[in-house]
Amino acid sequence: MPDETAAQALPRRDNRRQKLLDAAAGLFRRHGFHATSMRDIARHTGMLHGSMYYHFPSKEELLVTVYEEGIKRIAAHVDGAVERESDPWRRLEAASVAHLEMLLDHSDYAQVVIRILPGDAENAASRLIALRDGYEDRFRRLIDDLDLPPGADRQFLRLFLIGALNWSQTWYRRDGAPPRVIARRFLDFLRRPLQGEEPPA
Amino acid sequence: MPDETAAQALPRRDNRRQKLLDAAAGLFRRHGFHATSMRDIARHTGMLHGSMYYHFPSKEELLVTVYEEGIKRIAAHVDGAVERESDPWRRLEAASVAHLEMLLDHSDYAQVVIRILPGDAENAASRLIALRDGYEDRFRRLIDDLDLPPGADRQFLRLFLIGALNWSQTWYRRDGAPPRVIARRFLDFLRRPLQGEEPPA
DNA sequence: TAATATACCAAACGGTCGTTTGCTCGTGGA
DNA sequence: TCCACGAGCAAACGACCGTTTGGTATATTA
Repeated sequence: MPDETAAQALPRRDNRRQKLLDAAAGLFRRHGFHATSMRDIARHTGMLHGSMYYHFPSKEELLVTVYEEGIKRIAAHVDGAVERESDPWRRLEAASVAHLEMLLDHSDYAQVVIRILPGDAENAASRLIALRDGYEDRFRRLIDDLDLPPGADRQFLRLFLIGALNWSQTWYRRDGAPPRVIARRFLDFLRRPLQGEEPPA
Repeated sequence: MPDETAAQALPRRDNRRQKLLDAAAGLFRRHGFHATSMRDIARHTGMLHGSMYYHFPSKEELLVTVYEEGIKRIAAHVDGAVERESDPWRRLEAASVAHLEMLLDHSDYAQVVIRILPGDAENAASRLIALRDGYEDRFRRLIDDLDLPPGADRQFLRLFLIGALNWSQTWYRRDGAPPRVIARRFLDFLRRPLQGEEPPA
């Protein structure tokens, strides 16, 4: 592990920490945490497995780092998309589209956040939960800004929408509807009444 | 393994096959497939781990049996609930409530169906997927019976609803809203418009 | 009651797991 | 130019993994 007490301790340019993280993210998302061994990750990195312990003290800490990076990347993409809109519903839609894009297409790191249950890493579970909660606060705020009928349950609306979005990872196919379309369809269900009269013009 | 070729081969009354399945269901749902070892399951059954191979030829086949039982139990509960209603929306609501009850409260077997990804058991994945698809056909039919505005996408409606319901396993707490309430709230979002005018009286 | 299959025990199999340790080499800063 | 340290190699650790095998007591059936 890099020594933080020494006067200077700059990382070298040729180190494979990033490659290692990329390999871990890819394998964790494809096979899950327990079905991925440190040896698998090392092989995909081009390292011997013992060497990874120079960069991370344990498999769980490696997961935490991947998870943090995943959260960072989703958040950045979502925040960027939201900023470009001003209407509350369009902001929520932009967030949903961006969320789905990361989750389904763009990033192994992001997919790890959804695929791996915090409980899989016993000693880091609370940290993973806190990371996810922190991220999801964005949706809470976006939904707070919505102009809803009195009595509408905003908490359940958030759980409903995020749940449907996240679960799409289990049925999404690259040759089907793209993330953008999925997210918009989902939001349309919320905006427009399905029961009763005519659809709005 | 029981010999199927012999003239008669009835199971004995004192065998622990059912106890074994119960233990497996409980551990699979709590820790996942790969984090649960055959030795864990044996210990919770009161058996030596080698003995389980009399009942099941492999860990994956054990999972398949638990999974099948889970599907059976959810389906039975849902079908029973749907039968008691005639209005299409109320039938869908009854199905959603029953689905959630099994998934969140009633049955380890049912929870395994949602918690375990088919890909976790490589050699049985296609069978697990087929089981899940067969079950979800119920929702497709229930949604087909709905009287919806023209152009409403029924496939996405199903994915939206089932996704939100299934994902609730990740945030559900026993001291929060019960499954019945959750399912009804979710359906209300679909029936009532959130954008625009007043809520219906 | 004798025969037979059931349901399990006891022990071992080869392999893989996450992790640790001692060592080495090349690089970048002084 | 020297040297400290970043970065990784090579090998081993004990523990645990899923599975197999040979044997056996017990319940059921004939």
